[in-house]
Amino acid sequence: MARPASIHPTDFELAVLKVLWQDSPQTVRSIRERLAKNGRDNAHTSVITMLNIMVDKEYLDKNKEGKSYLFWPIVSQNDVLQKMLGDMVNRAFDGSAKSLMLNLIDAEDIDRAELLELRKRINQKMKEQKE
Amino acid sequence: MARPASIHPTDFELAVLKVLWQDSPQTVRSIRERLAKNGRDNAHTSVITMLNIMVDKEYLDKNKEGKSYLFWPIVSQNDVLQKMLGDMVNRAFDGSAKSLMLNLIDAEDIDRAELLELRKRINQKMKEQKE
DNA sequence: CCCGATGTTCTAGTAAATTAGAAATTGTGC
DNA sequence: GCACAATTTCTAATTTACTAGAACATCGGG
Repeated sequence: MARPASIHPTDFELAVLKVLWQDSPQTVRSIRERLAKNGRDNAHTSVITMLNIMVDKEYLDKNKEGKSYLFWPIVSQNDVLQKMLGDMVNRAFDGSAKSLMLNLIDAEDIDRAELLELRKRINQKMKEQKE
Repeated sequence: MARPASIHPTDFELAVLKVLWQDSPQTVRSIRERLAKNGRDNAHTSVITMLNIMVDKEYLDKNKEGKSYLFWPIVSQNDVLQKMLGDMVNRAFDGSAKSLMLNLIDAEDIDRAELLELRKRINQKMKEQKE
């Protein structure tokens, strides 16, 4: 019993993944620096610990290069975000992607160009459904 | 240091809130029954513990009625979902509600009627922006 | 008035998530 | 080959989230 492990990357893990999706493989040192730039200023050893946990969870893989390790993601950004979103739709919006989006359209700042892009994609999807 | 408290309702807390948003106030007994129907079959005392934690966190309030307590939410469904979404947009999609939605349109099943509704709301929002 | 059913409070334990120091390891320049 | 600088491993502590039993309180009926 007790709290079950999260089925998604945690906050910290997502922050690491974002760094590595942008550029990989990277050393601990370099990952740490980038995390610091994003406001996560951890000790070197803390970062190593987290990275190794992420290797265990099969979010990352690593390989020794000289005396240090290089890390890279083995999950795609798209897969992870899609799963996080799908889970959110189910948990918070009872499975309705539509109601999540309506909520978002109302609440968030979205400029004209972006709205046009969204509309375009919706039209496209409607076309696909006809076939 | 160590893990910070979640800024949003946890999974369990959201499940409780959903029960109470649907109908409130409710007794522990009745909340417990509804949670069980949703696949969360906890001991009566576990439910009480969680409810009291949620009162501490100011998600709920309670009042004694006879020998038992009645609980009800003091946060609105809209506020909570909006905040959860906003946080997701920031954490996972670098602040772009658009890219979250594009992702969703591609990945999730959305039927024709829903797509029409979304398009309508987008048009409406574009109109508002002009003014 | 006391017994039983129902309800709450108190206490406590576990696993996940996060943090990081001390100790051990290892490559490199001299 | 040895100092030393960089790096990793090992260990452990802390907080949140979750779970629930044992003990205590309380209301209604006989």
